[in-house]
Amino acid sequence: MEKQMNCHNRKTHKMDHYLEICLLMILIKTSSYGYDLLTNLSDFGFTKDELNAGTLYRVLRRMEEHDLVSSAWEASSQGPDKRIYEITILGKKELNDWIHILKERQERISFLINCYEEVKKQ
Amino acid sequence: MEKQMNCHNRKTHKMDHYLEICLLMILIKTSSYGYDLLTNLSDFGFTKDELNAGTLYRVLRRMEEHDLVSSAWEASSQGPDKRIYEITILGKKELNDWIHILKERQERISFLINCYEEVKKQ
DNA sequence: CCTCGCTATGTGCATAATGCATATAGTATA
DNA sequence: TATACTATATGCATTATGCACATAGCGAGG
Repeated sequence: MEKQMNCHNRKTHKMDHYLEICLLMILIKTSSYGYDLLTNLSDFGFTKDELNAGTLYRVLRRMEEHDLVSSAWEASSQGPDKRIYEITILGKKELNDWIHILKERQERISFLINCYEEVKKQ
Repeated sequence: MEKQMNCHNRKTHKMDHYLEICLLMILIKTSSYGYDLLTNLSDFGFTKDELNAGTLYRVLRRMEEHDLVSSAWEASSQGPDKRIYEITILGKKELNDWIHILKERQERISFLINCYEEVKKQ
């Protein structure tokens, strides 16, 4: 019973660095901050329960460590200050590299799906 | 320098449970064993350095724990015995579920790539 | 004034998937 | 008897991610 539940939960949309890639994609268009990015991510298929604020903030910090983004505090008249993230040159290069990986992922997935359709025919 | 190297290495094709899905796909066609599956996986885009035998065997055992496959030893006249894996009913159901996830992954990837092309235009 | 809710960022701990190195062992062949 | 190939497996570390919780500013309403 419990095993079944776990089995079901294990089927996620998880793809290596997917969140990071989405963030780079948003940030290449415009600079933004964590709390705002949380809402923008729904465009990329993130449901509310799929997205965790803690994870998001940690991913952003990791990206900054790797010099993919840079951040600066922005004072706010109403509410707490915001850490604004801006994509770097390296970040743009990184996104470009990821796009190539994504295209290969896409081919692999297509191959799998076609394979499955073939099997189903018989 | 070292950081750069890590950065580059992090860009993998890794997708959650991709190996498991490929194995289910092979095994739904025909039963097989670890060492043989190692070679068959090249069809699914696994390069030699991308595929690790230890990982493969461990994934197979995990799949058996979850009742997605069942195994039986087959004596060999030449070379060591083989553990033959066969897909189960639950395994077939699992593969079917994964296919749905893959289709959603595909849509998400397409969305990202289109997004990127749009940005590039400007 | 004080609490509640929203905005905003962050940490601690655990788990799950995977990689790398290594161990073990049977068989064939040179 | 040494080497190469077949075949399966474990130990340890790393990495990504999830869940729960902590912190703190600010505004509205009682």
